Amino acid sequence: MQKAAIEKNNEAIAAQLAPVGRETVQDRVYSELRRALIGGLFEPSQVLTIRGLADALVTSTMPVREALGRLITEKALEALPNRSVRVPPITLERLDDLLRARILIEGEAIALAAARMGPRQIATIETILAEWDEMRALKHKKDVDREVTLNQSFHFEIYRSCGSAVLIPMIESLWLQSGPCIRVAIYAFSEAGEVDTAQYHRRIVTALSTQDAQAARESLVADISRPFTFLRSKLQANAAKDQT
Amino acid sequence: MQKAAIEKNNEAIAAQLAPVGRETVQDRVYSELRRALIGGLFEPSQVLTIRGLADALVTSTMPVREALGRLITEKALEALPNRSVRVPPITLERLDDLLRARILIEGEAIALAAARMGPRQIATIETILAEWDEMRALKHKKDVDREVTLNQSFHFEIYRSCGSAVLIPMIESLWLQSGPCIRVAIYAFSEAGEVDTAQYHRRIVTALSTQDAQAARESLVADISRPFTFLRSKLQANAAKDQT
DNA sequence: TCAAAGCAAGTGTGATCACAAATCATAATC
DNA sequence: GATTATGATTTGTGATCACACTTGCTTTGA
Repeated sequence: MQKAAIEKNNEAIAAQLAPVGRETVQDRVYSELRRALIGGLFEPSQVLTIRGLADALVTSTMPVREALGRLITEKALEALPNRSVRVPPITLERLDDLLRARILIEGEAIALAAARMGPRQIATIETILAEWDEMRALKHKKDVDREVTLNQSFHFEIYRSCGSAVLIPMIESLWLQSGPCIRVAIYAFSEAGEVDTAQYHRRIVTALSTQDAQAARESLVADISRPFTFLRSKLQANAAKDQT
Repeated sequence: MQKAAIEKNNEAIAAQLAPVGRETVQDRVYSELRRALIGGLFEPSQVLTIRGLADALVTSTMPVREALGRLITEKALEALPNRSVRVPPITLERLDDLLRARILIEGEAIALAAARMGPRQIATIETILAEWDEMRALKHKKDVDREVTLNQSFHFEIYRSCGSAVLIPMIESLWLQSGPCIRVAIYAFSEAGEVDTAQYHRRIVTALSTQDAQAARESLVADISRPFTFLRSKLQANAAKDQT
């Protein structure tokens, strides 16, 4: 009876090997659409068709329709009464609504994270900050995609530290919903001669490294409010112009 | 050219007729599963199969699998690495996590609602309260299903008044996630000689009718915390018993 | 000339089939 | 007699098809 020995051997093997996992086509479609949505690759009010996306992603309609259904339930997309689906349009009310929810939930998440982030996590977000600075140093080529990605990594590295399996998916849903709006804001920033976004992130980092939950929350609120208030004023200006 | 007359006639018809709308099988399956989940008809850790549900609901597998996918993305169900799906098990961490999120978000929603509920809405929730009392009056037959439904109506009538299209779906997701737990708690209440649940609701109503947002929030927190803390202590007792 | 009817292409939804992976029960082996 | 191997059944996944509804365009009739 060498059961114990075999068991131990198996454990040794398990320690060496990473679980391979399986990724369905539907999962890939879903992640791809998510990425596009958060990155703002789709415009607000744009309608999406199952077959069109299936062609673009080179699969059949089946994985696409299931991914679309999932995105609709998280309000990342909108099902019209005609049964067609579109990315939700931007309205003033929706903008305010989203910002309020984000302040509430992401604020809570960062306050929780402030007490739980160790030097390891702090180092990680500092690395992301450094990458950001590096990118800005050679500013001749402004890479909006990379900017969005880094911003996302920075925030979610923090949120992951909050230790709440319930809050994080909600934050993801909020990002999904505000993604299309934010992209518009970022472009507007670019052409309006943007101020230094990184300074907000630096303030967050210093607050977190001193475990100052209150300061972290306030810095975060300032950070995420900026594009919303910017977009808000721009929207109001457009509305006023349309009325004339 | 009788265009104006025709137009007017069409408007008259439209005023009489209600839009019929269309409901897909998938939608019905989804609502049905939602109802079952919130009502706690499924036990925590129970695994669900597509074909099994399709048979139970007398449809094909197609609408069921899409509905399951949607429920998985809102964390109402859990996809195991084996690709089977189950209703998430109860753990202490998850319980605390859910309660914290519910206090945060539902608290905010009721605070917003406090400023926005008119006499009309107040009357509606008072009606629900009256129904509750009436049900308790003939207490020989305790109808847990009806209790759950009334509780849900009471809370969501309030949340609907908060005027946030972003917060409400999040609250629904939270109810979906805590539904299976709550049912366990309600059964436990029943057999432990429950205290009057309605008193918490009465306090909420009085706070709302005086537009006292702070009091409303506190009463709500007390209301939703009760089953969680109860279940929490019960779970800890079980864990201690299992360890011996 | 213009509006309304009719036709055609496109789209979502549900059913069915094929296939691969997982699970379970039975049999074979040490 | 316990453990491993093998086979059958079940299950999820993706593809394809049929049907109904929508949409946009063309044609027809006044």
